[in-house]
Amino acid sequence: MTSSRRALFEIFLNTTKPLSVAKIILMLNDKGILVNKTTVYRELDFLLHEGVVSEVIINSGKRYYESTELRHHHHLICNHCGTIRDVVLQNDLGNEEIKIEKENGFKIQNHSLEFFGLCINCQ
Amino acid sequence: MTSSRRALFEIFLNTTKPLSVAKIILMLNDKGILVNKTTVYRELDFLLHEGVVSEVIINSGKRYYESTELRHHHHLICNHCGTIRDVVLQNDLGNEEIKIEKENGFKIQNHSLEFFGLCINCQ
DNA sequence: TTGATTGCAAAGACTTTGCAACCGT
DNA sequence: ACGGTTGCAAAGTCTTTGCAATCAA
Repeated sequence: MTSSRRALFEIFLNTTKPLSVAKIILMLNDKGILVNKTTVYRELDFLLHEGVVSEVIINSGKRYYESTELRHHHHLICNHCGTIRDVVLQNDLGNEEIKIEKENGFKIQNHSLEFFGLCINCQ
Repeated sequence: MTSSRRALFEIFLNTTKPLSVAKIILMLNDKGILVNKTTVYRELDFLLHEGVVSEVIINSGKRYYESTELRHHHHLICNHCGTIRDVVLQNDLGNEEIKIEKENGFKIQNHSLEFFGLCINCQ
């Protein structure tokens, strides 16, 4: 457990927003921790495999990371200012998934759902 | 309307699967049309803005393109072999979207939903 | 001491851009 | 002839890899 790993952990514990690699590096720098981007990529790999963080890929294929500790949720992404906000579905596609599994013989392991549109400030 | 554009149109008319740029180039080559990848990127840009195709971004940020003529649908993506299959939801999140708009003051314009898991062959 | 972790530089995959040549109308 | 379209090479962005140096336990 090195200092960068500890710091990364902390960041994910205290942030609910999906973070890009560039943003993570900035946040580490703000904490006085100077890390190479390679290290961040490797740490993220590690945390992904450990199941500590999950990858979210939004519009145009940009990758973001967020803690898996967060309640299962989806994202509202503003097409204008790019802000990402969490949203929790009442009935999280459970019924749909059962139906899909039956009808397609496909075993669903997870899903990704994002809503795009205009946030309250950009409408 | 040049021959490459015509050929690209045809490809999207006759394919229901999301296609990667590399795959599109191969398909064009099979038709005897040799195009530079730059041209394909530019044509896709054009078709995106015309609303003829839409971009789908799946696992790991890879970009795929498909005709917008297809009925609104989502994708089943096999975590093992990578195969992508279309799926249509009975009630396409309409109710959820209304609820989200009310509760968050967010104006939804579109959404993207993919299910990841194991296809019938890979289970 | 030992294996895991790090930085750096280089390589890779994919996408975009500048520019001169080319094509369709 | 004209504007849009093309190919090529180069540049850009983001991510991964090899290797030697370093660190934590």
